[in-house]
Amino acid sequence: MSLELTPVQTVACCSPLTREPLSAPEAEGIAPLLKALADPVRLRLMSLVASHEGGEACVCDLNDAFELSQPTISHHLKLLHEVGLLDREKRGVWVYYRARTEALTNLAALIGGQAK
Amino acid sequence: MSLELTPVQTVACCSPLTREPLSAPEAEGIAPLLKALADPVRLRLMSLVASHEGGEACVCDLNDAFELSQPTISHHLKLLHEVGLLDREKRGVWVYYRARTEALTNLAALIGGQAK
DNA sequence: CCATGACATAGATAGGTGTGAATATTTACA
DNA sequence: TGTAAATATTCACACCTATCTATGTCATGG
Repeated sequence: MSLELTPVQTVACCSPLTREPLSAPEAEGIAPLLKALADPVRLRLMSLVASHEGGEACVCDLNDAFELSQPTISHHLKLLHEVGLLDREKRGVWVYYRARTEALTNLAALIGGQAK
Repeated sequence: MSLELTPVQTVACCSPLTREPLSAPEAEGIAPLLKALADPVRLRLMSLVASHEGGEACVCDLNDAFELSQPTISHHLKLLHEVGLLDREKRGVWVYYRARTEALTNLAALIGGQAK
């Protein structure tokens, strides 16, 4: 087991941006999360998965929503999975991605949160 | 007056990510905002400015917080200003940046918001 | 009017990123 | 076993970006 934290694990432990200056290590832990979201395709992917019924969607559904090659979608999904924004589950031939809503909630609290 | 909206103007008009799928134009409007935040230096700059007394800070203060050249900091500040996250005001020789907290609030609502 | 200090801009460069084509892997099923 | 379908991986490439150095602009004080 590694001591490395995924960005999603890092984000939960900081007071909001506007409360006190973010330390350099904190900032470097959080930036990858924002980077993962900071792409139109990945934003839509997150939104598609999160708003999909059951909170999950299979790759086949997602591919159809874009005019991009299947490997490109797969690449973006992998990125979102690696930072901890999407969970992955293989069921038969299909792979289902599920949004980690508590990760989004934590991130939102960090960006716009008022309280400690 | 242009019809182009800054990312900050775009973000205020969408329901949360998890509520319904983001449209492609919406996603392309919002991504630049996240991109602007998705850098450790800019995250710390935003945090420094937002948490500074009076909600503003002059560039001289900010430069000292990093081991980066002054032009590099200036570059990052410009980026944050262009997307609408920072306001800029010149007073004498000094330039003061001020965080647009309502922009952060809107962005947070979009990412982690539960309600419409 | 000139020198100095605060900040911005321009140009250059190394490294990162989004994309597609080709290919591999894995599962289901005949 | 072998074929087809769903998804991932590899490789290559054009474009973007974070940074620095050098230089420019602008306001202040002598």
